[in-house]
Amino acid sequence: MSPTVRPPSFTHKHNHAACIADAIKAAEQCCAQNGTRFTSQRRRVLELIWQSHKPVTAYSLIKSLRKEKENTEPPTVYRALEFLQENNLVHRIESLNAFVGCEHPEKEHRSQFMICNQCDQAMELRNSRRIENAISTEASKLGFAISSSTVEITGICPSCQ
Amino acid sequence: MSPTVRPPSFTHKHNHAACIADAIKAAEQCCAQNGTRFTSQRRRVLELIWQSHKPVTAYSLIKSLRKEKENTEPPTVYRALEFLQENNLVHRIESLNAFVGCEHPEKEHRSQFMICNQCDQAMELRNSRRIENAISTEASKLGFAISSSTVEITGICPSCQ
DNA sequence: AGGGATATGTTATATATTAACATTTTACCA
DNA sequence: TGGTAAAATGTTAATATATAACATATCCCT
Ligand SMILES: [Zn+2]
Ligand SMILES: [Zn+2]
Ligand SMILES: [Zn+2]
Ligand SMILES: [Zn+2]
Repeated sequence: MSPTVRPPSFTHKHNHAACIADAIKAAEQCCAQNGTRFTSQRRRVLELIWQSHKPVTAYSLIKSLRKEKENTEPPTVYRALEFLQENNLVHRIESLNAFVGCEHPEKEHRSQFMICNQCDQAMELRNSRRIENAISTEASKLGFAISSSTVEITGICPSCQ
Repeated sequence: MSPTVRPPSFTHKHNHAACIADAIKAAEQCCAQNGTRFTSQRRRVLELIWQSHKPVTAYSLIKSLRKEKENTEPPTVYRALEFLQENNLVHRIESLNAFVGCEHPEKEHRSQFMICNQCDQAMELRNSRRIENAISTEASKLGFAISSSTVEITGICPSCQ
């Protein structure tokens, strides 16, 4: 069964509770399939990341967690983030030193982001073969063998214009 | 007069002294044209960045400068880097928190980098209209107004294969 | 239940960046 | 040519981001 079709994340008014619920359910499924453990800490960090579509820094996660449990130290969050990244559940936004939930975590994939300077939301492109092909073509012209890519576009999103 | 045609920077053996000399000369011209001051500190930082095609961190620059002058503090380097960035003489590699000399500083431009995991060199693509067009097309399809872009590809460069 | 692998706790440190204010140097003009 | 405002640099301190190293707890399998 394919996931519910939902408006793109830049649509400011949408049923965001459904975004969160879907993300958590998808994470459970991914981890079950990968044979990795979706512990309560990892779940909590993922939930916090999904509170919005704005990338959040590791330290803002630490602050949030400290409201629930004092003495939350950096490694707690960084380990959870490492796990979530390895399991394709979150992406790191390099230009912000921040993290955002993956909007289609079904399998490993390259990602491209559009990040709004106004509302701070990051939208992950779905199936942007156009950009991936352009990069692949350019790389093969040069004889460069790609292993990963970072594509982060900033500007103003449609809802903010 | 157009600049000398030189092998791409990933070619491991090339006359790198010429890279440095060209970069400094271009910087002088850019600053003269912009009416900005290419002071000795800024020149020294740019020279250090151009010691190789590997992006260098701010702290490695501080360490280098301290060999020449003790008490070199972070703001010294960060200010020079800020100036060099504003004048399109260096680029920041977001995924590395590091800086690399711009290979075609003639005018403001978007940049795309291929970064080798083996030799650590970063090559700036010249005139990659293909990638820029793909990004522009994708953005306009979504109604997103671009203000800047970060494209950083990692992998293995031709010389390292 | 035993024992290795995995996850978490804890302390400390490394790395990266910026704020704020003091002093010096430069460019420009009266 | 001296005066002066802007720009650049010096200096101290704080903040932000990330990892190392080792201890303890928990889980999974037999
Ligand atoms: Zn949502
Ligand atoms: Zn927006
Ligand atoms: Zn060179
Ligand atoms: Zn290489």
